[in-house]
Amino acid sequence: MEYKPREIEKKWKKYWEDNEVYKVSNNSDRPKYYVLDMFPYPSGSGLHVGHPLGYIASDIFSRYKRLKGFNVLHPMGYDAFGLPAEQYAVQIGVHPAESTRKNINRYRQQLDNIGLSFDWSREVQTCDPKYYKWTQWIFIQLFQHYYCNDADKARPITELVEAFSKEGNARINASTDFEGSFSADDWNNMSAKEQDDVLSHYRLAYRQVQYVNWCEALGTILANDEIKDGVSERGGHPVERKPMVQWSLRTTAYAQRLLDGLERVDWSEALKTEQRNWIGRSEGAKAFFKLKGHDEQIEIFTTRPDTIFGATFMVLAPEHDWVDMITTPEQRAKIDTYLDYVGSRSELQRMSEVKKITGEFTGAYAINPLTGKEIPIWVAEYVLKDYGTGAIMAVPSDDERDNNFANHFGLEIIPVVDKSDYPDADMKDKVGKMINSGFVTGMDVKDAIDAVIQKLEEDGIGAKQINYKLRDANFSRQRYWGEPFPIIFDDEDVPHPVGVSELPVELPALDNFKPTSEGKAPLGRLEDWMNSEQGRREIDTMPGFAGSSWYFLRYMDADNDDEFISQEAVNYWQDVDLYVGGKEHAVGHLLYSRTWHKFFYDLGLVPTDEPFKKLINQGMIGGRSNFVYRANEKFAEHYLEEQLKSVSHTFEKNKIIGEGENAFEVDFACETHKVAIELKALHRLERYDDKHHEQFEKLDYTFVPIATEEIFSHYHDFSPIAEKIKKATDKGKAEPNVNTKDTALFVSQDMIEDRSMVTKLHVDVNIVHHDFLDTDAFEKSRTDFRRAVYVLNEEGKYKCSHAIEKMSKSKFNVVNPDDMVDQYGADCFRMYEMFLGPIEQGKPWNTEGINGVQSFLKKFYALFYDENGWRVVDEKPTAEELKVVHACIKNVNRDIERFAFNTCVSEFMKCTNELRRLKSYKKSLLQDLVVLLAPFAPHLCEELWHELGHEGTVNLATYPTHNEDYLKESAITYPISINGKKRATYDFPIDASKEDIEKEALALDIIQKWTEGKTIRKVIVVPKRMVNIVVG
RNA sequence: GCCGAUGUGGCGGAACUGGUAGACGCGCUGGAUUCAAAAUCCAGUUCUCGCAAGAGAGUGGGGGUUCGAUUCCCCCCGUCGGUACCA
Repeated sequence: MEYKPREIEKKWKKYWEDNEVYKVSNNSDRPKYYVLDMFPYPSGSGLHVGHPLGYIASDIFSRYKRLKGFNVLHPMGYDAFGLPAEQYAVQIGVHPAESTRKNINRYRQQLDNIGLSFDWSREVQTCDPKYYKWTQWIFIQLFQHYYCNDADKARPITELVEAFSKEGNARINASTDFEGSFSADDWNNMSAKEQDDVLSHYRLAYRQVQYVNWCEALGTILANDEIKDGVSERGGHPVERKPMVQWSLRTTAYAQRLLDGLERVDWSEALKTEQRNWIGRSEGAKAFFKLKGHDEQIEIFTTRPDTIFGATFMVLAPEHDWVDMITTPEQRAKIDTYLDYVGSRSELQRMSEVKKITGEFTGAYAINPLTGKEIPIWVAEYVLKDYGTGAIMAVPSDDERDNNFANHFGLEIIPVVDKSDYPDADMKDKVGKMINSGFVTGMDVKDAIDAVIQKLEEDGIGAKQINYKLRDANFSRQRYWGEPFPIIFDDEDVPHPVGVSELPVELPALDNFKPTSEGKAPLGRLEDWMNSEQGRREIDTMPGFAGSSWYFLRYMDADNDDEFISQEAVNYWQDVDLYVGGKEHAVGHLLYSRTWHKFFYDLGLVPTDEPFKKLINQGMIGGRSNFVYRANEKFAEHYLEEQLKSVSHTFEKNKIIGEGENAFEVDFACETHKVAIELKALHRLERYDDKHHEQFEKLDYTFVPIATEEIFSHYHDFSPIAEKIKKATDKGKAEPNVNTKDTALFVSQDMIEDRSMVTKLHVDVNIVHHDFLDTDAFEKSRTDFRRAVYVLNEEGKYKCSHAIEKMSKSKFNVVNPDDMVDQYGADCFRMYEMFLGPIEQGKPWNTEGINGVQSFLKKFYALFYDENGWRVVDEKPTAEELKVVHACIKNVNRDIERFAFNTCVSEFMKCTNELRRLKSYKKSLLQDLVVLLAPFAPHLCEELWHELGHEGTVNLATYPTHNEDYLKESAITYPISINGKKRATYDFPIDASKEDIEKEALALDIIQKWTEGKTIRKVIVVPKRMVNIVVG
């Protein structure tokens, strides 16, 4: 009987759905296991074969774990708010809610098609009010907490308020950017507005004026991880720095814990390093520099306090608050010019011109606290407002940028570190002996760092400090399609959270998604909504990462309307055991989720402080693009030139005819016969009218217009064109043949003589087989290819070239999983995706290979059925059969555990081939194999499981375990090497002694031949492994 | 520049703890079946030389450790990804 995947798969998909086979309970005696796929954003283009790689892997693992006796949570949902839907709405006019719904339906269809074992009853969509009610609730929690450094966790803001009212802020050790101090009296005398301003410097969700990445084209600000190479990641639009009042999350409070947590998770080292770099911890010191003629001091951060004696100038970021204050009247104009220049520079310019040295002197001086010397204060772009304090002490002797700057502007350089003992060290290496450095002169750099910090602390002008590159996350978007903030401002602009009972604050209906005329967010168009009874609503919305930072928790208890998740649910499921997804979320999503999770942990809402125990990044699947080569005008010209030679006329190329003012150049002309040929694309020749003919007539020439299309059309037989020229010579007139419109000539890749005569074009990979073009399909694919003419190779085929590129529509290399499932079945598609290679590696997709997996499935099926029907027999298996099957069980088990799904597929193939060879169709063996294969090919195995006489789903069968006894060999084939080079193999009994093996090996004829006349220096026998004979 | 991956036949890839390099599959070659094709089945397929037996080379390149290295160490090169005035 024939294997018919389409029938089988349809049948069992329905069975699974009808019987709610994948529904998971929160109450189970089984141990829990949580397998999660990264939240997909349902884009309009649907899934291509690269997307399901991770889903299939996680599905196999989920099914495997289920068979191993775990209660497995394997949910799916959608990150449904976001920019693309809104962009689409602005461009096409479809409401984001509608396009999102449509895209989600398509995704669901595609996912279902693959036979994934999701518990869809737990589906979440971030744009669903039932879901974002809790996103808003979480935001309120963030708003109502601050980070206490003493407790090293988030604490309620009410505690802080109480402390302020009792003793001011003197003893508060919190994560804050608040400067200055106040007493209890000060606090109690503040107005509500003033108190709120202070508190906003402590809240974990707060508002402040920030320099943000403003993207004019998208009409919104972007987070750092939404920008690539200075332009927006989506759309590639320019981004500029702009000050705006924004909601922010104080993620920096968690920097150290985010770093520490990485030690406890099972992620790839590469990914952890990427996060570490993003967090960017650096140890150093802060120090205060007095200003000449001012009372204030400027705070700087340095990782090299040891070099302070070499600090010969100071540099402030252009945006530094004090630039204006310290600039002297004489320098005012120059500074203003410089600031204008900086403001005019886009992010892209700033990034691409890093090497450009710019800056300006403020006229002010600071006092180096250890040398007492006055040092000039400069403003320069290379100092960033957001890092450290936005001010540096510049040490041109030991910092490359400071050095370049000093050289450029002629500033003083004092060497302070003698590195002569470290010839390989460069400037930034912290090694050497201090020179010219007061009390630290002679010390090692490392000691000097400590000594200087100690001195700064003693003098009360500095302290040890740790700095992070990580910045507080921007949480406002000037967009419509996102979660509204549950915030209302009172008359004094003090924000108040909406009462929990009033959640969710639903996103109101809107049909115009452009910013308002004042450049405010789209919700600002809804005056009624914005100006509520309680006050003015926040009209910005939350960013994409709001909803996606906690979705994995919601799956545990997706329908709960009373809590964001119940304690029972979260205490049962705990955290994600296996998280599978793309590497693009390395610093964005994964960092935000971890931060939120730690916050929940602080509040006692979740039992773990890291959400994702093990993480696997699936590699990108590249598209295999195919190319055809279309002959261009140069090709036609060359061809015509060659052909004209064979015609009797004596044509000259690029010939000038006529004289003086009337002279002009034609492509080909024959003086004897007075024929002039113009070779042009048809549409250009069609513009020629009678005037052209007349022009030639005046010179007594016959004008023959020939279209490149004509040339291509008659490529294989030039005679019609020769005829045409001849005729024109007689009759004095010729027209281009309009019937050749849309004729193009395509040259087989292996027939190309000159690359410049052809244009390389992407061709749809679905009409190319083994790199040979299906010319019929090709001609139907585009109207301008309908009259294609080919230069075929010797075998009469059109060969395409190929390349591996990113899969995208524009490259015609997109392969749709639906088509694969349609042609080969979901089981085959699943297994082929896995068979391609290691899950974490990038690899190219090549549909040609899939028939290997298809024929495996046919062969496997044929173990159960022959042409007469069911062939399985209930007989006792032989030792050999048992060995084959149990080796397979052992290896598949081992390989799944190490996420090597590709080799699992190989094992199945090997086993099936062996059983075929043995003509073994025995029930007990096949039954084990069916369960073993079920995670990979669930439809087929469900079918066979029932055919084997079982009730209920194969998903709940018991996973087979191998018996080591069956795998024992009686003899082992040893490789026998001479000097490490294999020369023979020989079977020795399993229990042969070292001595026997050595003796017998040396006695072998082949070995005798190799050792003849040589001294045997050593014989190495590794039992059960190999023999190596060293001769000399 | 810095950080991280990675490099094995024509192609995707395999090789568990240093022990028969190229499993499994694609493709290709030859054969069987067929009127023919598809499908299927059998055999072969790292490269070089050789009719063959066989010999030599071989896991990006160069060195090293070892009886033995795709695997461990050092240096270099290519490809891919991340990041970039981070004080």
